Amino acid sequence: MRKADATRERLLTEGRKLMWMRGYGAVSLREIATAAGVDVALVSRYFGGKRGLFEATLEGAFAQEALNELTPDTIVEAVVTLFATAPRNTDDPHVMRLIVMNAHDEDVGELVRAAQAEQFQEPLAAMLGSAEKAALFMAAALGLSVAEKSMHLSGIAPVGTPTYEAQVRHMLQAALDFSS
Amino acid sequence: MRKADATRERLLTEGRKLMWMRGYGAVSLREIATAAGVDVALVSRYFGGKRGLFEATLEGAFAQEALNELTPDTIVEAVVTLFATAPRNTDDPHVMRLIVMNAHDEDVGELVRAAQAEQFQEPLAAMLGSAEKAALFMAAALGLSVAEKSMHLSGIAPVGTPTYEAQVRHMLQAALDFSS
DNA sequence: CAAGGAATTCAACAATCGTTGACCCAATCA
DNA sequence: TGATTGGGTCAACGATTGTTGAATTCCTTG
Repeated sequence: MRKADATRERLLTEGRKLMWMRGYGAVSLREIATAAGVDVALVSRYFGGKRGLFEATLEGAFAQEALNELTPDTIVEAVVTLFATAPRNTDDPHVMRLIVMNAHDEDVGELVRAAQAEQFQEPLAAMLGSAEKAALFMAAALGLSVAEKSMHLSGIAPVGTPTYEAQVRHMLQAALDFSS
Repeated sequence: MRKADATRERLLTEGRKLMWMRGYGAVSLREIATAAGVDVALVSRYFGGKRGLFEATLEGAFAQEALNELTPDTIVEAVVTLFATAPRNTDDPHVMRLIVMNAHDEDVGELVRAAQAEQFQEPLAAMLGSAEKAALFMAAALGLSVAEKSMHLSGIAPVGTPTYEAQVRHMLQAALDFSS
């Protein structure tokens, strides 16, 4: 029974990596199973199916505990750091990619949006004292995620440069400065 | 030969509607053909395949002629209007949805990003006199598109309200105010 | 060693996908 | 009228997908 938990974990890790970064619909169970070094059948056996595996990857996806330690004064720099480091490391599943790739999926989009709202948007709104500011902050972060690839290939503000960080900081701060 | 052009047009219209709004991978050729009232085989016949049909929908997707009539002073309000009207009408294909749904697709993502860069980003950069401002402007617009559904279902600034328009205007203006 | 249960693999399934070539219908032209 | 061509349908293909139940290996226990 101990061995089963280990492979269950491997499937979860590989599934998160592949599904978050390339999209739920674009990844097959056989691909995930191969990456985990086991047979396809184990996915349905342990998680009840493809959707079940994806749903399992959403547990604690937004690392709420880390979010709780932030304040309105430190959140901008925290997200700037998040953007400056993780996004280009495709082996490290990035929560912004999760949303960009799957928030509008026909099968699991609703799960993603619900997780985002509960795990991120609501705590952020409470911290900022404004649901609108939280929504705008999220929109700014998401927009930068979506546009990142285009900005990178067109040679504009490639990720990792000070210019890019300045842009991210500017847009995030603008969201917080919004007053209805 | 004239009749063929008419059905070709119908396939193009229905294909754009479905593929733009629901995503390239989520829509089948049979679905598009049924919506157009013809057989599936005609897609491969007229467009050389699924990818060919999608590529055909990208021609003039960004309505450059309308873009050329805008100025740095009017573009914000133009995009605000675009956001306030079209996005919720699923029958009317929206260019922001095209990007959000397909810019990261494994099969056609590169086509979408290339079309966006050539048809929108570059003219916009020329108009604004800054590639960085254009990229940020695009990021702000995209972020609002991605976040829209989440904002709507969480009851925050539903589309069509003055509050939502104020948010859109604020984020777009912030992108233009960026100075490196 | 033998037995039994857990862990995993294997083989096959039904469904769906894009694509292709043969076939059919209607309009045109000699 | 009869032949021809463009426009369209039909049926089938190979490939891939998620899922399932039986078979098999592995490991622990008696």
